[in-house]
Amino acid sequence: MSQSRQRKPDAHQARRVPFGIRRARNRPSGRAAVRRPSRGLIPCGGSRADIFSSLGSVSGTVSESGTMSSDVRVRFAPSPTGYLHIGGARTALFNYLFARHHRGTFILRIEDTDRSRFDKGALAEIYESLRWLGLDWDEGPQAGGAAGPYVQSERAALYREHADELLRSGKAYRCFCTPDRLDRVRKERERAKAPTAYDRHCRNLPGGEAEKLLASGTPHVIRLAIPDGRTVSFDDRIRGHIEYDASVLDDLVLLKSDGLPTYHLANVVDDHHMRISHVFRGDEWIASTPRHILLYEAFGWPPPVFAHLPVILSPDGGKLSKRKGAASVMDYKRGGYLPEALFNFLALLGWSPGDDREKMSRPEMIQAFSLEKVSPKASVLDEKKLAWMNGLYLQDASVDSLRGTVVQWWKDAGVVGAEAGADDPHFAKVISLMKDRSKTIAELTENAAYFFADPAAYEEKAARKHFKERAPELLRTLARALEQAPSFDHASLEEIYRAQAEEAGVSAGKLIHPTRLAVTGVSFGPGLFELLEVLGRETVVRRMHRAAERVEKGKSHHAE
RNA sequence: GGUCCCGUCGUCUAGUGGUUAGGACUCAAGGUUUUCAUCCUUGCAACAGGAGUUCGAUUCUCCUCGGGACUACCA
Repeated sequence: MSQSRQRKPDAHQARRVPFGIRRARNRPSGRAAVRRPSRGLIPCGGSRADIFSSLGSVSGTVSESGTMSSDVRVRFAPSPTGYLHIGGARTALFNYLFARHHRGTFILRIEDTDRSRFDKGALAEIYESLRWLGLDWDEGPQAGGAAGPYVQSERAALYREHADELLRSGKAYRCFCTPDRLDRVRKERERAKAPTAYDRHCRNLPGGEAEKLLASGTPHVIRLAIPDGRTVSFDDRIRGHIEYDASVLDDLVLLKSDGLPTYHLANVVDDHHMRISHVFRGDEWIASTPRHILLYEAFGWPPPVFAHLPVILSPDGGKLSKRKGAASVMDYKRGGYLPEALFNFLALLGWSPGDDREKMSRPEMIQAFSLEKVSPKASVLDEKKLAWMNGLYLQDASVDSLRGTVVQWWKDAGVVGAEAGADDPHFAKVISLMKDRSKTIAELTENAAYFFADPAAYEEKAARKHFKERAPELLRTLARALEQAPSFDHASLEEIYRAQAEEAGVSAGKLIHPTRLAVTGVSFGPGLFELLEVLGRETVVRRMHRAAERVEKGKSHHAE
């Protein structure tokens, strides 16, 4: 019995291993463990990497107090074809956490080799999203760095050189097949229910034919010649050993006929030259990884460590899409979530610190982050839980840190004028009153409307309960008392109400509820006396008289 | 069709051969509060199925089922 109680701390201790060592997942690999010194994971060599040699090789293990930087270099490599998807953001986040944990380098690289799908707005949104989440990159566009440029369209010559190199060594070949023929072959294979891989038609063109076609300017691509009779395997850091039979791999296109590289070539070349040590990317890349490994082999480069992250699903189990609600980082910003909360929530989607902690500061997450605790399983984004966590952050946030954002929301909602200043002390009071009882800034904005405009209607159910026929008289009596109150702070107001209640021989609630409804139109909200104080005497008295009139005119049961 | 990945409460997860399978969100009930929210207490709720290995499987192996990815001169 005591045995099992003691297991937990022990297990926890055992998890604190240097980053370069991990146990294997329980995949059908027959391998007991994947243990490699960190240094072996770092791609090195290759002429272009020489400029980095001054960095030398330092230990990848970071001591708790150490400030030593490591050889860990990771990158987030989005394609600027659309908004930054929340799943992509999570991938970026894990890269970031890993880099910071190991005091390594977090790189941003833009993969814009598909000219037809390039979208300038998308690129701007990616930067904005990353910055908003606080995922600052050490190298990349807008940040610079020795391995630049970090935009692939600016590196076209480099890819061509490397494609040529492979051509010369016979590891790649020119393919003159027309899209038409490719299509035809594929369809035939589909019909025959055979693998749809490219049939390698151009791999062994009869002598001289390739040269002839080339000389005549026939459009062509460059394909990697996948070797026969091989198995290709790699040890995915979160999935364990994965093995492919090379015969199922097709001769992938390296260089397109427009002279630009495909993802595969650009990715491998850049990861090598940028000395990327660990590649964390979405799991849709798993099937391409063996081809990438073969490409590294063809170049004679050691591959980086791979870890494929699971996807984030919508509550219905499908892909998260705009159609179903929020899918991009900016959607969540527009939804009124705090970046710190989203960061925390996203970190916990697919990763856990191994204990029960949920709300964690960024340094805590960085400290605790480890690949071993990353789950291979796709996860569903539960907005209810996100809202809960956001509420926690809203409570803990200072009014000062919130006021800029919140006041902007109010302006956008039209509840305050565009000329309003965020430093208005009145705004600060409203925020401090409302932030603890709101889950999002959107909700805070909605619930704070009565601070800026008299209620247009009274909550029906509450009106039936609190606006009985004696209400007008009651409200006017209270209004008079408030008019004469020597001071309009919440403590004095409470005294007045308690005294009035005692005088009338009723519970304070009998006065409080009608007052709240009269001044806000709703039956819930902050403590009444703090509320009245912030609203101010004039507003309160006016609204109470107004409510009294409305009750008399029988308009009180207008639904809101 | 082929190849690969994944499978613990509704959801996020802990768990690495022996646990009353733990926590969190949601939901429900109660308590605190002038209301709401917070907070506190309690409750509902899971190892996809089947074989095998083992004294013993949530945990290891295999199969089935279910979900997903890839199978572009897109990433």
